[in-house]
Order: sequence, then C-alpha cells, then structure tokens
Amino acid sequence: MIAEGERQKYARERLAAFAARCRAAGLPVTPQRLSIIEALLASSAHPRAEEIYGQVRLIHPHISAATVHRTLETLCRIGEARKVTVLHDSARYDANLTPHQHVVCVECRRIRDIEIAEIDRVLERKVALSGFRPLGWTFELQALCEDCQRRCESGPARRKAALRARAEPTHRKN
Amino acid sequence: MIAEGERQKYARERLAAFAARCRAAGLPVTPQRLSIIEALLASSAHPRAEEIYGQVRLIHPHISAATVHRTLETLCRIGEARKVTVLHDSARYDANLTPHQHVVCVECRRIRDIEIAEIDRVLERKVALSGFRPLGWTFELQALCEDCQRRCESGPARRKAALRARAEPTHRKN
DNA sequence: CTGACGGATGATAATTAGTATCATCCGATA
DNA sequence: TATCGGATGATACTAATTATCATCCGTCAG
Repeated sequence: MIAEGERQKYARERLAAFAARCRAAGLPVTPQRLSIIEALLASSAHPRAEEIYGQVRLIHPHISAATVHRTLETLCRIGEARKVTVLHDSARYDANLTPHQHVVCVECRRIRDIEIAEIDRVLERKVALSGFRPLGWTFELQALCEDCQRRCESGPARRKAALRARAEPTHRKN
Repeated sequence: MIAEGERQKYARERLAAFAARCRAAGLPVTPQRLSIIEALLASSAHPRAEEIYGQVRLIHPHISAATVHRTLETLCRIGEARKVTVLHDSARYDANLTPHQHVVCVECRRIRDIEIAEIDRVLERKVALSGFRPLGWTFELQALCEDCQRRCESGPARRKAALRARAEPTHRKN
C-alpha cells in the first residue's frame, strides 16, 4: 500500500508519461482523457467504467459514457492502464502499472494488489505448451476479505447470501 | 491431451458422477442437462454458450437458449464444469475437472489445457494478503499458437489484424 | 496567431451476452 | 398413478459494451 504522498507523486509522473505517450502515438491529449486517467489514478478500488463515469461527471457534466468507455479502452491499448475481470465479472480498471497480482473477495468483490514472489520462476521451468509462444500471464487469487469473514462467522449462510444480494448488483460480464 | 478411448471413458464416468450429484442436490436429471454436459464433455475447445446451444439443438431442436445458459450455470455451481473467461472475453466452459491451467492464443482465442508444476508452492510462501483468507486461484497464460505465429511471420501487422477481424467476432464480455 | 486537418466527442442507436418472468411441462417419488 | 417441486420454452428485459455520425477541438505548420 503506497503512502498518500507517494501516490500523488506517482500520479503526477503517470500523467506526464500519459501525455508523452499520447503525443508519441499521434493522439490528442484532451481534457476528458486527463480527467479519466486522473480518476483512475486516484482510485485504488479498481473501479468499473460506470464508477469512473460518475467521478468524471463531477468535473465534466456533459461527458458521454461512450467517451469514458472509449478512453478506458484507449488507456489499456497504449499501456497506461490495465483491464481486470476478476470473478468473471465485467471490466474493472487498474492504474497501477507496477508488476503485481490481485486478490479479490468472492463476496464483496473488493480487490487488493498483491505481489507474489517467484511466480515467474515457475514459468522458467519447462511447461508443455503445445507449440504456443508465451507472451504474458495473469494470476487471480479468490479469497474472503476480513469484513466478509466476520459476516460469515456471525450468521447462517442464507443471511450471508441475503446481505450480499442487497449490497451488490451483479456486475455480470455481459 | 487425452487419447480418444480415455476421453470416452472419462465422459461416461463424468455423466454418472453428474447424475449422482444432481440426485444428491435434489435436482432432476433432465434430458436437456444430459445433452448439454455431453456436448461439453465432447469438446476440448472450451466452447461458448452459443456454440453448445448449436450443438445441442441437433438433438433437441426445441431447446431454449435460456435453458442452455441456466444449465451451464448450474453445472458450474455444482462443480461439474468450470467457467473460463480468458482475455476478458465472454464466458466459455470447461468440462475438464482435473487441476490444470489454460494457455490462450491472443489472436485466434484457442485455449489449451496446461499443467504448471509447483505453482501451488508459490502460495505456500508467505504472501501479504491484507487479511484476506485465500480460497482458490486461477492462472492464465497469454500466448500465440503455432498457426498464428506462422501468420504473424508471413505478413504485415495490418494484414494479420485483418485476418483476425474477419475470422472472429469480438466475444466481448458484455 | 490562424487556419486546416485528423482524431475526439456527445448523443443516440445498436449489439451482445446474458438474466428474469411466467405458464406449462415433466422427473422423481410415494 | 397422482402429486409436487423444479425445469423448460418463449419472450421480455437488462447490463455492458460498441457503432454511427454530425460537430467539435487539439495540434501543428506557416
């Protein structure tokens, strides 16, 4: 977990890198794009497009949801953000570009960044890949967060399920 | 890759296990369900719901797509199939219940089962999990298959992209 | 500073991939 | 064989994207 000061410094660096990368790719640096990446950098919650849209509307009341979707896709394409689809849910976005993995709570869908040492080593060993040439990998750890562990312990399974059903829409990946 | 004889034996065992598990869970064993799991067992391609629907319609011309979706969800819920969502795409399904991982071609979306030795070991080490209690994990290896490697080598990137765009619909997860 | 150009945007429609509803059917059991 | 609880099929609906197009605007050359 990065300290707040560190986070702000990281965000400034990233905004500068973003602008530079856009120019290198011949893409205009628009105020909408800056706001969207800023919102993403400010969030450690791996937000969905709808959540980023809600944030950015505070600054750009007329921004279109389609712009947010397009921009998030552009950010991922140029390597300034990563798409996360844990638990077969709809797309969430991650501004943290340092190598890491995710742990996700199967109940409340909260995501945290984790670093698993040595996972690259496992792939250095010969793995039979049927002629495929590896390019990258993702790893997702499914878990229960502390809050949901407490909830689970304090009532019957049905009550737990009821809590879950009330608190979260489905976020289906569709 | 399992031999064809082995595959048939595995399928028979699995159908029996499926029926037993349904009865244990108080779920009727309907002809539709049997056809759907048979179609899944017969496929090593990790098919999408639409593909399974196409297969099953040959035997049950009046089956509803909603039934296929519901049944696939049921199969996953009772542990008789697994949902796969590689490359942030829509859901695909896997009848192979033995522990394994997936390698997926980023171009043609072909999936192969792989077994990565020692990957469990990585989690035996202390990983800082912010209080989360781990329940499971998934690992996805992105790669280029042999066919797509050859295509990549024989023409410009745009031509490759054109081939891809023609051959595959988007399969978006949404 | 200005005009031109190519890409972005906003509004809206469309698409895809599911999920919900409900009348009727049917698998399982006593 | 009758009953009951869950399944199905048809259809409507929803969520999450993507496409379309007229207009706007960021960037750059002059």
